[in-house]
Amino acid sequence: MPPYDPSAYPPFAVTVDLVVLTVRSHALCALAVRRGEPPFQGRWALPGGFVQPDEDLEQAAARELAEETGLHPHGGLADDVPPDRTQAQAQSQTKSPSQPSPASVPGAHLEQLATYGDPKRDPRMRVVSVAHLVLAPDLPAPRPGGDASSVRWAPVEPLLGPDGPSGAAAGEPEQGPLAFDHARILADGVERARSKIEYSSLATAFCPREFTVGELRRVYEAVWGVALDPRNFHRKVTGTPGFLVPTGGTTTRQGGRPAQLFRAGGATLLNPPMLRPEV
Amino acid sequence: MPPYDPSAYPPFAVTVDLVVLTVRSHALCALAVRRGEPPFQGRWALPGGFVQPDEDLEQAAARELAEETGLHPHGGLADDVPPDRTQAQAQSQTKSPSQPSPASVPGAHLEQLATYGDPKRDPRMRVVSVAHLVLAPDLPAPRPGGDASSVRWAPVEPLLGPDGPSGAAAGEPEQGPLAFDHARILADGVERARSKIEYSSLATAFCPREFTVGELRRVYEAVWGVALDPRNFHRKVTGTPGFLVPTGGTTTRQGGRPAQLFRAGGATLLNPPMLRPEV
DNA sequence: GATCATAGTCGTCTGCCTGACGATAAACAG
DNA sequence: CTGTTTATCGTCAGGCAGACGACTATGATC
Repeated sequence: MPPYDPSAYPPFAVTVDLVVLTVRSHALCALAVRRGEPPFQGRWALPGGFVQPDEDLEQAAARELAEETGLHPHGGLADDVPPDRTQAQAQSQTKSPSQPSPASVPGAHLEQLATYGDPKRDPRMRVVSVAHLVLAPDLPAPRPGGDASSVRWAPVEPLLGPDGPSGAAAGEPEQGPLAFDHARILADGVERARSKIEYSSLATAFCPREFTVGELRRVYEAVWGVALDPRNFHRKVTGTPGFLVPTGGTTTRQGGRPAQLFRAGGATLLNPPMLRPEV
Repeated sequence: MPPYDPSAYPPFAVTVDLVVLTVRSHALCALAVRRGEPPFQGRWALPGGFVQPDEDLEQAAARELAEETGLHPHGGLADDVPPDRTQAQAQSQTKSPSQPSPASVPGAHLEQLATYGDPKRDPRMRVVSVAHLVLAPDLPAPRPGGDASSVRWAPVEPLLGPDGPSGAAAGEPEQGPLAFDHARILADGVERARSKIEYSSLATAFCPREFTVGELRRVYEAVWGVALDPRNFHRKVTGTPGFLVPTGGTTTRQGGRPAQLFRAGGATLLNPPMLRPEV
């Protein structure tokens, strides 16, 4: 480490950007805000903002999340599994609590994603952005808080396409791709989520506190974009110790035969992981 | 994103820290430098330094790596697998090239690990450090380059223990645990490496260009700290398409019967992953 | 109320993969 | 030549996943 003069280090701005994912009506959706000012005025972007001088990166992410969605982080820290395993394979039920520890928003999951620091990623100045990933259950409509002129849940598929968000209702102005390098960040976040639900129990973060096996299956189907066999899925999730705990109740909100209700169990890692079907 | 006054953002210093891992004499070792000045003067630390105003984060990491070890990054970009999968499970042979793309040092692997930004992590000023992970073959002794007063390969086990590095030769002054939050960063890097060799072919980054199945097995054994069955290991790695390509040559450098030499194949993800034995 | 459609849940069967471990092969040291 | 070391091939049993049949319990429809 170079000997350094505290007054001579190159100054950077540090921000947090959020990839907030949820599953609504069978589709994986991300929270997007419309930029009210240049650069990229009028374009959709990921929510985010500056890290304050006295706050940790994760605190900053939680604060921005609260500002955008009204979700308030509170307690309930959970051990994380080491980042970077697009697809890894669970070993034990609980691994060492390493990695920048994730915080817990009521029913949501927050973890650091990656950091983006291309010198030209923001035309105004040198900005290094620490992206965070949030997995949340289907929330009521986001309230445009803070400074975003509008906020929406956008299906990720069109957002990831090279042509920008095309999910706008007819007549709504189309804004082109996401601002800055946010398409890249979103893609990384989505890929992280897709791989992480394979070997962890994180898919439950997309579900309400009590949910059925079928609802959990629909989460997997939406995130992976595939159809899963209900019978094999049922066998798998109910047979993995610690994944689900029955609450005793049943529900019929999905129609058909009443289904058992479950809550997320204590296990964070799924030993034989869920297998994502080929292609 | 808050409307922001470019002259009023909170200023940060941004650094890169490196977790450089290798396998030497059956042990997983990390590169450590001794700090020549306060704070933590005389203590061991991870190599690192400031990101320059015009360079990307990965460039900065590669530059620091070159300064510390003489390894010069050059070409050969490889697709990465999404970070954050302490243990995930490989699906396809090649996934979408997402994530901050890793660069390739001759025979070494570089990827972003995580970012550490606790306001108090550096007593002097607000420093956000983007840690990177490097996996390298057993290198010749590191040459103390740059400004470190000394550099060494330290076995990670003692470094991770709560008592600091105790691998010092008898009589050598003991320096206590790693400086700053580097023990945490190292632990995260080691865990990342341990999990990543499960589902990717990255273990070959610890091997010379040509290696035997036995040498590769010893890498797994050193990184995981377990003994593996040579017969099952051989069946597994030779049976995974794209993992290893025979060069035709053989060697007897390990003693015993001559072993076939292999080079790393094109596959980056191992579909049925290598299984880390229980505990 | 009978019938249909929709979901949920339990089982069976087969193939693949892994862990355990026997056996053989090819070098080197004495 | 014998013992030691490492590599490599084979066998066998158990576990798990994919494919799919069958049955159950609701609400909707006629």
